[in-house]
Amino acid sequence: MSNVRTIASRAGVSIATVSRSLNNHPNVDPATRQRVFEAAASVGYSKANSVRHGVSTVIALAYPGDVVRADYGGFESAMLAGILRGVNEHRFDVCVLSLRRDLAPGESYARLLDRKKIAGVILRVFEDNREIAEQLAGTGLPNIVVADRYDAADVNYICCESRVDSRRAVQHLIDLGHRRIALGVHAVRDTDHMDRRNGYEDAFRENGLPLDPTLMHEIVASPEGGAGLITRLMSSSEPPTAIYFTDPMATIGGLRRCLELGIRVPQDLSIVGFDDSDTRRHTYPSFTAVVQDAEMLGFEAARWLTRRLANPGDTALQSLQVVRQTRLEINQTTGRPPADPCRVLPDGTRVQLNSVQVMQGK
Amino acid sequence: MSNVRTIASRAGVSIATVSRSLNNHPNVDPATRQRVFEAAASVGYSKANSVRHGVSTVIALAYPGDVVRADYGGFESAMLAGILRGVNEHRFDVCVLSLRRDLAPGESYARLLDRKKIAGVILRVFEDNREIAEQLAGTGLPNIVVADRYDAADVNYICCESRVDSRRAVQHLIDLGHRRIALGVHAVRDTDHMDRRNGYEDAFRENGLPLDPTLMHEIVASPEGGAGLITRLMSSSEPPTAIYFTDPMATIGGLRRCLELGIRVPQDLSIVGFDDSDTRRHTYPSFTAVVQDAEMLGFEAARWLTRRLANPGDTALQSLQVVRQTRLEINQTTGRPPADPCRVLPDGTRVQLNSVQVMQGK
DNA sequence: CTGATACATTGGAACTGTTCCAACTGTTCC
DNA sequence: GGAACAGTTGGAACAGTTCCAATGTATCAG
Repeated sequence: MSNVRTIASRAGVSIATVSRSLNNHPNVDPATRQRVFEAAASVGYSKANSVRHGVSTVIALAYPGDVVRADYGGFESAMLAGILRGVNEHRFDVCVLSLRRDLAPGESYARLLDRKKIAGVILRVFEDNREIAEQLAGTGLPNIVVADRYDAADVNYICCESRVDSRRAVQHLIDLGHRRIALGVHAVRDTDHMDRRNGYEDAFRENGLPLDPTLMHEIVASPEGGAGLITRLMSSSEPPTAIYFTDPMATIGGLRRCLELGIRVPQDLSIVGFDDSDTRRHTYPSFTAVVQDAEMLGFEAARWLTRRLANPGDTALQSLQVVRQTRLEINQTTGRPPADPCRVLPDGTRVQLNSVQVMQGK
Repeated sequence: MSNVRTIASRAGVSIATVSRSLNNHPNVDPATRQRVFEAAASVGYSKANSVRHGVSTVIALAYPGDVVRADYGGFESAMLAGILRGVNEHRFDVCVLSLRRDLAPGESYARLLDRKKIAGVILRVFEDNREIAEQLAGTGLPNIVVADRYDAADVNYICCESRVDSRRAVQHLIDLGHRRIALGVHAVRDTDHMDRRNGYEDAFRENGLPLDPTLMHEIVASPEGGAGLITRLMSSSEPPTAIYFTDPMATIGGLRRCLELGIRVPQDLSIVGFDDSDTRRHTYPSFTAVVQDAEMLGFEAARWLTRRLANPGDTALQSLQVVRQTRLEINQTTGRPPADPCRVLPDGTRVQLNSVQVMQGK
């Protein structure tokens, strides 16, 4: 089998140098380290699986760069809760890692994770880090991407498809009579972003309605982003009668701004939001939402990964590519468009659109 | 030094048996395992610090039983974000553990953590698990409790004191003219619970006001708990004019129920809530709150623990007992008591208290 | 009661990865 | 030119895990 002695003879160095190289110690010549890395890769060496040294029962939740900042929307914490539940079956532990922080020069991600004795990894990647998943896919380290999807056949993933329900959400608004329907889409270029934008456009296309670029806005996925868009759109000369926010926090901020400005929801403006957990039930009114179950995504990813690690021979567990569906939940923020649409200025002043009548807001 | 050979000769068994015992393998006689545990304890054995086998750079965030369920209030996820930031200085990793899940019969918590090669631990304990912290304090395993405090001198902790600000919050209500001030306190018997209850009682005592048991309620720390208390109190024959919720989620639920029932906040009812992160700014209106910075608690705990591990000789880092203060933030949910107090029935019907006049809610 | 069988428990030995320490190399400085 | 030094490397010692064979114990059929 492959061990440090094998690698040493292949690379033409001592076992001490192999150990130092693999553990990222100082005082190893970079060229030597490179030779060791190559020798280790050529024999498929894995420390975490080293039989004689305690097989690792730790999986990682790995973020490319800085680990989760404040997680207002609750996606990360709901997913983590799911992961922690999913590892119980085979009693694995979960380690939260930042890949970029500890990557040594010339080191591959697989080697970094092996150095930390991680048996498998749940990857949380973003638009500019998709190559991490593709790089790991080629190695022997079991891994799965959560909440993103890939065309490559060798990348494992579990995600939610939100295009269909985004289309349904907008169709729901069209059915209620809305025509001026705005989009507030989060400005992260991932599959989620594209799904929701595409779903919005699908609904317009299917109903023969023209897309209006002045109604489609990229915003920061935060309460401030949602609030800002409400203020901007509702004070414009031709405000929308409905809006679809593709992010929970933007939805909360938008709804809150409506209450501040005296915009009645849904009498003056209908809102469809997005939810990763239970946020929609904590606002007043409860918001109609496209709902994604982040806890389930984490749970299924962790259960598959740990089952695969516990049953290395089971071919049925070799790969996983799962696309779950979101669901559309109709709550209290969607209704018929107003008979007498109005603008609402940033100070709360209502401007009737079909007359010169002006009255003080709320 | 202490190693498996030392333990083996002390316990009168082979090194193989020592290894099996310490790693919780099956097929070891319980009595033998017990002898090994005792021998290991008597020589102060630690695998995580075993020099010849790679010093561990993993700390654990340990929960006594099931790890965090859904973390709506955001305390756990804010704290975790702080921990992940706090370990960066010395490049430690964080593993999330459930202590009870993996504890073998007869095994101590220190041994369990050592078996998992955990160098230090941040403990999240609850009312019925305080003995875990006390047990760990006596061992060589560096540890710190977050968000709870102890009289014992050998327990490290970092927490927030909320009694003073709870008193201030109620004083703020009294200053505004309120006298019938209700308390909705979460039903977990920890120091937080006692702090907030005591602060409430302090304010009453200092102002010579009698405590009214019918206004003091233990509730579940959830939106439903808060909503239920609003419904119950506001429909009673003598409703309060203000209420202090000691938990973020109860506050959100209570505020939401007020909007549902047409209870105007703060015109009909003043609300002081509690916040662990930024929740108070996401509701409408923003709620006045006693604020605790969970992210900071996690950050400081992790930074101290990893500094201590990185500098074993530094006596200044040997122990830490820190009590931070919450702060009182006045926002939009507190005002003068209503001139014409009213009851609001569960269906939203308003009942004027000083007359027989009845009108439909909202 | 006896022998066969299965099972649990244990120790010796082999094995794996890490680190200490000494040696070697090339460079700098006097 | 030689001493001092830093960087790099290998041999050997070491620590912890597991394989495998041996031993002890319980069960059960005859």
